[in-house]
Amino acid sequence: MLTDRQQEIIDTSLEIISTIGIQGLTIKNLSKRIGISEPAIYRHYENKISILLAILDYFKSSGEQMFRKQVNVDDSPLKKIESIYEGHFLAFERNPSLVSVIFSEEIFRNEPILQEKIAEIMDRNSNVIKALVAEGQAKGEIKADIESKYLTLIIIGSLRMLVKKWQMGDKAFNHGEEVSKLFNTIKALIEVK
Amino acid sequence: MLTDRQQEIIDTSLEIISTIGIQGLTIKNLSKRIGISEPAIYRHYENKISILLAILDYFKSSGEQMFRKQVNVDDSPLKKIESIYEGHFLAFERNPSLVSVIFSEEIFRNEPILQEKIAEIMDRNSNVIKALVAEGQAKGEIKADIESKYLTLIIIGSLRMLVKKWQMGDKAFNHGEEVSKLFNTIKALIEVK
DNA sequence: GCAGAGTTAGTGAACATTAACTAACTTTGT
DNA sequence: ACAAAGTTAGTTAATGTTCACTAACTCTGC
Repeated sequence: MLTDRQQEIIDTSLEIISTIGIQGLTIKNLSKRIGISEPAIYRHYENKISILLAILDYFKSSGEQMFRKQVNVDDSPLKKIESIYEGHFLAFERNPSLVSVIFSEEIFRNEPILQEKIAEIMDRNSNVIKALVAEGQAKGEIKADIESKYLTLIIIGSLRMLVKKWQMGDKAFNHGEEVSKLFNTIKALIEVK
Repeated sequence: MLTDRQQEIIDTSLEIISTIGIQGLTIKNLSKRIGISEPAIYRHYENKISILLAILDYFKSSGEQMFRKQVNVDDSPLKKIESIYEGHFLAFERNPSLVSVIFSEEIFRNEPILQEKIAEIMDRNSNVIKALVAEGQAKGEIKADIESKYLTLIIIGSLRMLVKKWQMGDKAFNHGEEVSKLFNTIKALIEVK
């Protein structure tokens, strides 16, 4: 578990990331915003990588929680995918820093530990969707003449693209509407009518 | 036009980016690899941002060239989209640094000029695809009951996702096959049969 | 009285960039 | 034709800033 201060460090880090980007996440900025000195940070985390790792862990567990919540109800697979779509987007809306983290993979390139953790998170997300797609196909709800692998790619890729557009400051962007329209498009394409 | 040395700086930059990531693109690394001193770089580019801008320009014009080549032939819109798909992927294969550049947007966040250029490139790509989708719909080749905007999002998003997976070192990745399979999946979904 | 959480003051490394200068060309005025 | 003036492309040395991180000390609550 995290101490109060550790949690504060993570929260503040996410705040910084969402406002000025992951580049702005320096120990100096972090300590300034919290209101303590730079070395004080090191009383709570060994080094900066530990902080980034904790951020990714937070990211991972909040995603897991959402999956658990949505996947257990006994909706149809397609409905579950829709819930995950909306759930993810809601999470991004509540915590825009998550978006920055998602697209910051390049920055973690020189740190194998971080890169591995990101790959792990992406893999797990991908597998959950893939399993749902396969289930939907088995139940005759989703077109079965198409490899689940590529359908999964399309589903995740388009969500990422939408988030990217949002992040890039596309004005006239009604979040809820865009998400549901995109999902409806996908649904219309892959559903067995 | 670029002088020989300027071109060499861009080429070497791309080389660095593709091997150790955009983080490794420092004036020191650059000059070392070229075999001149650090200050000598500044005889050819005013500052680092100018270099990055030149890289994006290279990126932009090479994309434009590809579009021109593919869009002028009198194939069907769907076939044109396929060519663009394959053309892009081929370009990435030949020059892996382009992939790194694509996903390095977060790094340019603090530089509005660079960010703007990236938005510009993405916008143009998006508009080309969107026009082709609309044309395909008008000709009754692509399902018309779906907004071209979202189809475009799906097409671009899934290509990006495939590239991302490739970049992340997904082993057992047969490039040509993966691209054509993904495109065939998309085609099967959106085509009017 | 001591451990946990803070402080001040500092370190070394990396970074982009500048200063001052030089050698080797090219241009230009007479 | 040729010397003065200017340009190009490089050098070494240094600057100023930012960064993550550390040593050594102090405060405070149990």
